[in-house]
Amino acid sequence: MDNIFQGLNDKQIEAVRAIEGPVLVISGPGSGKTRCLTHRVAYLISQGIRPCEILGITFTNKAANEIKERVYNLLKIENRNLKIASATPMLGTFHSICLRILRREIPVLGYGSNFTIFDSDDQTGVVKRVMGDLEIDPKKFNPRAILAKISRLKTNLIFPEKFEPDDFFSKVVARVYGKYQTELKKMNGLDFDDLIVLTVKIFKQNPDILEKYQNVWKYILVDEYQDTSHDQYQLVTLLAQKHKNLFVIGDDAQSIYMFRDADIKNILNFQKDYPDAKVIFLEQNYRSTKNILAAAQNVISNNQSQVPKELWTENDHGEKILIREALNERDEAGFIIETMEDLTTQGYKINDFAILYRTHAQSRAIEEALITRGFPYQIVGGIKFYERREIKDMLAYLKVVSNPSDVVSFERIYNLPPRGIGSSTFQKIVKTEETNLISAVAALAAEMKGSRQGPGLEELAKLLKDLNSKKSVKLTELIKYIVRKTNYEDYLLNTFKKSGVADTVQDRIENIKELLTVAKKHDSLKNGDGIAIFLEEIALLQDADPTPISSADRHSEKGRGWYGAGNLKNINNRVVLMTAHSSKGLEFPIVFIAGMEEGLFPHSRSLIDPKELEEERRLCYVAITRAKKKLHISYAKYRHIFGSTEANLPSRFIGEMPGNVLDVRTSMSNFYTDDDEKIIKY
DNA sequence: CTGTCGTTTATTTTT
DNA sequence: TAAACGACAG
Repeated sequence: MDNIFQGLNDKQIEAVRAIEGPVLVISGPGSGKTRCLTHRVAYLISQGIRPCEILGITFTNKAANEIKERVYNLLKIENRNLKIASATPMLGTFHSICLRILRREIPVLGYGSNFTIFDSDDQTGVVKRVMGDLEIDPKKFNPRAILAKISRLKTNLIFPEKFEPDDFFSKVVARVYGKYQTELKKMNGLDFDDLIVLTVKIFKQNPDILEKYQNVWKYILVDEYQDTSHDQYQLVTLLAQKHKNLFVIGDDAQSIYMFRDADIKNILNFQKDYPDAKVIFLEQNYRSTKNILAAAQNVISNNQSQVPKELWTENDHGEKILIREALNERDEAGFIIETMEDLTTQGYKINDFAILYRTHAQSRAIEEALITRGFPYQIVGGIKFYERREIKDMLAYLKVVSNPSDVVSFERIYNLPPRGIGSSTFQKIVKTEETNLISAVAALAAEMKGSRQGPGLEELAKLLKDLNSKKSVKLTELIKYIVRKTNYEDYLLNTFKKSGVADTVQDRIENIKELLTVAKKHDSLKNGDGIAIFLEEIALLQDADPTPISSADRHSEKGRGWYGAGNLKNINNRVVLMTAHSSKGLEFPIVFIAGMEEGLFPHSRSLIDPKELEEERRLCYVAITRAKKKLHISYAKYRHIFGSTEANLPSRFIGEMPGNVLDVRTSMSNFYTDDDEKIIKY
């Protein structure tokens, strides 16, 4: 028992012990938020609450896994006899928890329990097809914009029948939205939003079902509450309604996903929702030096709307923050690497460094410099493993096998590799499917019987039939079979041999091997269960990572490759590069923030709207507070952007840091080249 | 149906 | 800059 409170400060202990009733914890960066959460779960269990009565909700799988692991560690210390397997708390993401509920309850909405999850590419595919059917010109109305609006409506629980469009664009959206939703349902597919929204819908329409879950989860914890959207807020509210043992933790100052519909009001209004809520502030920072913390506070104090709080730390003042003006992005990269080399001789290790930037595009110049200098690095984020073409191709085949109604996946594979089937034939198949209410695969078979067809169609039908009959073989065998039967490697060779710019064919084959490694876990499952579970896992695990490759490895290959979204556990002896967004929740001894320019950070698109500007400032706050020991901020006077060179002023955020933590150096390093000289003369 | 060529358009993104 | 998409000729 004593162990549970060991190493916690008074406020943290208060938060851990407040078992009954609603609790709001505002936790500043580096104030031990995860610690607080995990100790609370352990404490609940030590007080005799059954683990299965506890529901912990996070936003990322990473966070969920970390909490899980740490809770188990604590519990082992607390109670060696606890049989964890027999009773574990439910810890997961919003999406994974809803998925579980839906697998059981979704039939009340008329969907089948074996629904598949559509990722954003799939969604765009559906929207485009719907727009085609409705004869809406995709040039006049950007499908992605329409999809974004649909997603926004869904998140706010505005269903197609309830949506009252007021302007011209909304009227178009309304038409697409309704049909989009019907199409999804016809394919027995749910998009990411549906996972949450439909769960809420079921709960609202079926009080008995809701009550069942209310009685299961009597103690609810929500992490990163400032990032919840309206539907997530509704879900939490409904579940907590009966027992009101709701513990939410977050930091309004770190809300950076407003653009994705996170609603900061959820955390700001918590006390209005629950007037008897206990409110606890975690203001002691254990992470950063006084200088770093002061800079962060000064920047964020320029925001109008925020919960007032006073962060403090017992840590040293540390060194002053270094601000560096570079000539251009190459010079900036040179400065970063020069500094890192310098710090390495002072005993810092390569994995002590993180380079943060506002946009992915900025990684390029830095990567090039890192490669030249032989610095191993890893980019976190970017294109995700499961969004890669070759992976999506394989998954599309599996999806068609698993759900023959999945027209979107069928669309991807019907002519892949090219087998002489064109879009008109595809359209015909879809028509047959729609009029006869049969699956795409069945429609294909019907199409065959019709008029004389090319050999391609027959080949495809045979392939799908083959695959279907192999449903119950080991998953890895099935994938290998697909690769073999489609001559996929030849296809890759034919398609990519000339473009040296994209991933090499070898890379892509490696990626498929990586996929096989992941699939292997499910080999033991029988009767095609492996496919469904595998696809589900992938749908909810968008950030999975192939084996990281160092820049040294990469150096030997030509062209730009792509280096996997990050599983930070795998990072050793690498500098990590990532966007400020991806850095949330992480910490590093040395942090570089590159591209601190007006128009880039804050981003030009945010300058018109004060709300968006405040979000940029919070993002800057997040970036600054990642640093433990040293922070380096740089900006470039000139930057190549979309092909042309632009001159930018230093970011206003730099001006918002007080003079006493700054140490500005403006001398140019010796990294600029002839090209740069030309720019100087300009 | 397929490949090529010009046009267009560029944030951030836990799932 | 470069990648993604649509138009069009073969």
